[in-house]
Amino acid sequence: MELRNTPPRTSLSEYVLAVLREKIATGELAPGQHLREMELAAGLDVSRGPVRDALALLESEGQVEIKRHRGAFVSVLTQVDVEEVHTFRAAIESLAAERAATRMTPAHFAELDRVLDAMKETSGSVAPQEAVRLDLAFHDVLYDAADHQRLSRAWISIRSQVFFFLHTRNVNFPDFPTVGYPEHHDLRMALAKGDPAVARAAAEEHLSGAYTRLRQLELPTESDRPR
Amino acid sequence: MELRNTPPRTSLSEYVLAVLREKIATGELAPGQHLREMELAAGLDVSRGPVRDALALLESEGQVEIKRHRGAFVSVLTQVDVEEVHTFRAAIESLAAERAATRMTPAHFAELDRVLDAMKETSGSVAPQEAVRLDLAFHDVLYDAADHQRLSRAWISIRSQVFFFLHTRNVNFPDFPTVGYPEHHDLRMALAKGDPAVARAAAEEHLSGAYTRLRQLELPTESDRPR
DNA sequence: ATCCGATCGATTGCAGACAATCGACATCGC
DNA sequence: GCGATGTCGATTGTCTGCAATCGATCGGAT
Repeated sequence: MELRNTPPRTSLSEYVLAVLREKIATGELAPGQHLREMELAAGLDVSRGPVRDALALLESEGQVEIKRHRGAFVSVLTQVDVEEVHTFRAAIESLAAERAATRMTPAHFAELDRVLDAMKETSGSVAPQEAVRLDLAFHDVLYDAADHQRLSRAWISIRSQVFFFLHTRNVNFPDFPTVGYPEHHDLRMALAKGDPAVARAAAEEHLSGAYTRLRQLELPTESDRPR
Repeated sequence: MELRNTPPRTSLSEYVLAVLREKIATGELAPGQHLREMELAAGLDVSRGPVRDALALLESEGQVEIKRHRGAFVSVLTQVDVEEVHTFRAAIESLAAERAATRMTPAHFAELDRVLDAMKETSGSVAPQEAVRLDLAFHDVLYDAADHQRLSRAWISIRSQVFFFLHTRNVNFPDFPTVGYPEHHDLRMALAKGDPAVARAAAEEHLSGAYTRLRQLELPTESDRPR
């Protein structure tokens, strides 16, 4: 029962949402775990209201499953989910790349290059978390440049799951830092051409590579899903 | 303060959500209108809680905009939104068609044909609402056959807006009933071929036609958006 | 007359209490 | 022994009250 050091410039719901997203993405809240509203509320020193709001949003993103009168459970992600997330992401990110190709501003390119430099420097030795953060930061810029609210929303809705998959993979196969830079660099150069078709193709290529690596993961099968 | 005739077999939140979706889609709640929690709660004879839940979800779908301490406002859809919804829908529905091509069951085809028959029969004279309902019902089957949770969620998140656009257009240009049947019939035949590439192409063709018709709509411009 | 600031009302954000519902366990009947 | 059934505890669904915050309005100064 201590004061939060961050005076809520933002609503408590968003605060709770951010914390839960983080804890689920890093696995601190394990898949299948039962999330009790009162426990969470007590732990974060808020009431159940904001916690409920956050959980409801997480459910709409598929991060948790809410069963009536039973509570929220962290979604158990299976090989099927890897495939779903990948195909879905390919669909929306192709479009994002297409649009970004003709909408990228100098500021966007500067930000991309900043991220790329960081990838290059940390190549070889970097905490998995940080590598994933850079990866996602790159794609965040892409969606921002696409200037498409619904696309951005869709990206946000799978972003944490992409984080989870990449993170899990990097922990098990720490080769990402070496392949991360060149692949993203290629995509950046394609975007610079300003041709939607070229950008789309590059995005599809990039995601295809990422998916190939992700398939190495050993995840629960569909039958392990809690009923 | 009278009893609801529907005993809540489902949670009140979902009940409120369904009602609000309907009222927004049909325009009973006008774009830009200020939605006060207490008013809605009183009107639906529930407390503010479920109303809050429903509004939060609608915001995540872009149906309403929530401003801190000011309340929820029905989103003002502009020409930009027509374009966003169209491009987004094209992205996800192409994927849905691709997947459905190899996953359609006899039951799915039967359902499609049922909808198509209804379209054929009502051709020429039918209430705009009903025409749109059939249109969406057709695509609902498509997403169901695609068997992809995240795709379905994405579809649901823009479904009401598609409804709104189609409905508005049909009221102004009542030619849909005549073009609706053949276009959907084409798509159905393409799906029957069982080839993902063919199905994707047909879906893109279909959506392209729909977008062309939608562009005739006169909608508010971006500058009319409430600040 | 216009611009700026303080006050006020309206509305939401959050908290806590009560009631409905679900699953688990024990008990009963076969 | 096994299955069905009733009861109970735990947890969420819903409701109401209070306080924080925002925008509007009014008043004053320039």
